[in-house]
Amino acid sequence: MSNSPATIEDVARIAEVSIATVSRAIHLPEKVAVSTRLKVNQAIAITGYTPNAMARSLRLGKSNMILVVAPDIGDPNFSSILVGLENEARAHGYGVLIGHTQNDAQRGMEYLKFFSSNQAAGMILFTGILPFGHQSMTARLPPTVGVFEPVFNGGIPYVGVDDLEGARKAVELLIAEGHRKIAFIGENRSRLAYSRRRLGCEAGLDAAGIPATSRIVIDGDGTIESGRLAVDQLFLRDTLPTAFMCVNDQTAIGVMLGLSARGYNVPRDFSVTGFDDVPQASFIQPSLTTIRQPRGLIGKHAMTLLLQLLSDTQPEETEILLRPDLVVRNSVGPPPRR
Amino acid sequence: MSNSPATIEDVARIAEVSIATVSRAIHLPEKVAVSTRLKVNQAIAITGYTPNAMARSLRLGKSNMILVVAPDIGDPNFSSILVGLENEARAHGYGVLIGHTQNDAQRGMEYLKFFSSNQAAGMILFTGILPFGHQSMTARLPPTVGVFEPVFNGGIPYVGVDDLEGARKAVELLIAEGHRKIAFIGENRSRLAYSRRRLGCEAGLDAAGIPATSRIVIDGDGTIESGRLAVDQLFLRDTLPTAFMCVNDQTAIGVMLGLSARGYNVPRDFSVTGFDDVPQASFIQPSLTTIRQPRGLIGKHAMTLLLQLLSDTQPEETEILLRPDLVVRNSVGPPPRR
DNA sequence: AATTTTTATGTAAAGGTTTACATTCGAACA
DNA sequence: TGTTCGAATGTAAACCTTTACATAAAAATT
Repeated sequence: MSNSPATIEDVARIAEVSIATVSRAIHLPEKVAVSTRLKVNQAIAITGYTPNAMARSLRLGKSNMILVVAPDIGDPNFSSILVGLENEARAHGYGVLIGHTQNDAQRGMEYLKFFSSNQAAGMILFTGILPFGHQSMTARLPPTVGVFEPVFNGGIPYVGVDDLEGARKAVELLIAEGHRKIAFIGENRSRLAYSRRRLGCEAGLDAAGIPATSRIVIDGDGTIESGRLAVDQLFLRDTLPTAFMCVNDQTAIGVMLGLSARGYNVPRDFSVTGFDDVPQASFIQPSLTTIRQPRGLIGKHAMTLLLQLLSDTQPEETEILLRPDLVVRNSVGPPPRR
Repeated sequence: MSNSPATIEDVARIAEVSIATVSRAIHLPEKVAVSTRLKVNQAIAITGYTPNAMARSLRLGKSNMILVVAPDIGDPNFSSILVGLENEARAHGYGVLIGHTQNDAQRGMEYLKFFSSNQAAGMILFTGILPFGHQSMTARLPPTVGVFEPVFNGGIPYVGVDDLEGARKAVELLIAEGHRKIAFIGENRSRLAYSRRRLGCEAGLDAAGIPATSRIVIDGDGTIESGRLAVDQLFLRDTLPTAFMCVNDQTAIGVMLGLSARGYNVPRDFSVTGFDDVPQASFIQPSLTTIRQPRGLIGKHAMTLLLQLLSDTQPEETEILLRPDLVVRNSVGPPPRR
């Protein structure tokens, strides 16, 4: 055994064939005689040969790696979507790499180079915005699928949950419990998913005939902190809601912490709903009533879509919306009698 | 602008020099005449040329990518360590890729191929065990540094927190509050970090002269569920502890949920400490007294160590232990008078 | 038996770099 | 003026694959 990794040439020498035959024995086994195939396989076993992926993609002009670009690896939604992506990619002979951008356009640009070097064949975007600053590069965008959050620049296929329907389910629960004064926490115009949730909320309120005058909307950015802040902001007003419909679970957790800090009890004094069903949602006290994202499925579908794109099959759908489910826990009750 | 990415040849043609000169203008600018350098730079700007990383590492026999291997991307400790790793790598011209193994040896093996193909130069292991099943490959292990948890196979440099000292600080706080009957939750022989924390706990109890007879140890695997289970297990015994020293924050959260489910109040009825200071620790009610991991620093030091390994500098240290800090919050109080 | 078809294998080029070595040219030296 | 030296640049090989094309051998056809 030499110290540097075995090449196809080492295999060829031991198997006493040409390197072309070795390559064929690997990639088109039916084109090579059974006896030769055997010799080659033995030689491969002896040398411990694994093809050099770089030389391969240099020659082929493409790789079998998919880059998953995430601004924040710590997002509690990320890991289980990733698992869905990975399983599907694997089943089709692709590997998955993760690029972490920390919302830094510079860093995003670096990952873009992956595609001109064929280090990656396609990209999954776990973020509502393109990770590279200038649009100028957009023309040369590699095959891309957005996931979890619709991508702002139009035209990029997207797989996620039906935000409208999910939000509607949440607000309908609150209405059914008797709430009439419902605050929507986490409005954000630069996040398409959040806008849609807002719309779903409005639709539910409209359908119940709840007048626009009794609606409250507070801005936010989806962080725990923004939920806390929203509570502070609301307590400066003259009228308080009886329920908080939050744009995501993080915000809802912030709201509950804010209420708890003020000495209120959820769900006795106020009801709270979230969106996403992150792992924390079931652990926090009280456990959070929320809308479940089918994260594994989202990953699976997104990868399927991307692989279609890669094989030049024009996919029929450009946006796949999965069904969100309401998860009833303990953060919602009837409004207090005042 | 052509549709396929510009190569060094395109640049050479426009600058009216040879490709060798272009390459030198990029990598050894002082070896090329100022006027030529200028022409080359212009040509690069015109074509938008970026070197093909695959061809480059094929030729050089090495890449400037570091692979970070993690069994579980969702680990709340992971993302901030990663940021430390990334920043340091970046400052030295290296990029970072993340490989997700899901504790699957097969998958780990796949990432191992990265090194024989020079797709990555070195590896950071965010796990106490080598990600590949058989030891047979160990001989050819790429430059590797373990992080957060010591690697089981000896000889792999490691950067983490001083578990012994951290555990000792936690147990000393409990003792200072008056606790004498302290249970250690999460003993686990296959996790080196956990074993060390256990030892630190023992050391603290020994130093305080607390007899071995009043010590309780419960096994666990560091999950929330294992914390819950430990509580159930303890309540079957005849004597209960007054304090739970948990091997990590997840376990501590599980313990608090278990106690809360039984109607007990923390810290009035029982005290609880964690280890790691994950983000959740400050949000849970009551907020968790724990030991802080300097995660950013750990990442930074680990990458420094790896880069030393890569430049053939034999690093002096093979294990860097950082100082853990006690973070006092609300989950610890004096034991109840019975 | 001579010809054609099929099957199995080999030869060599290409993909985009880097770099040892060769070449050219002007400056400095005798 | 002829020689030597150094600087700047160019030529071509190497890194490891895959694959079009060529060749050789075997099988099928006449």
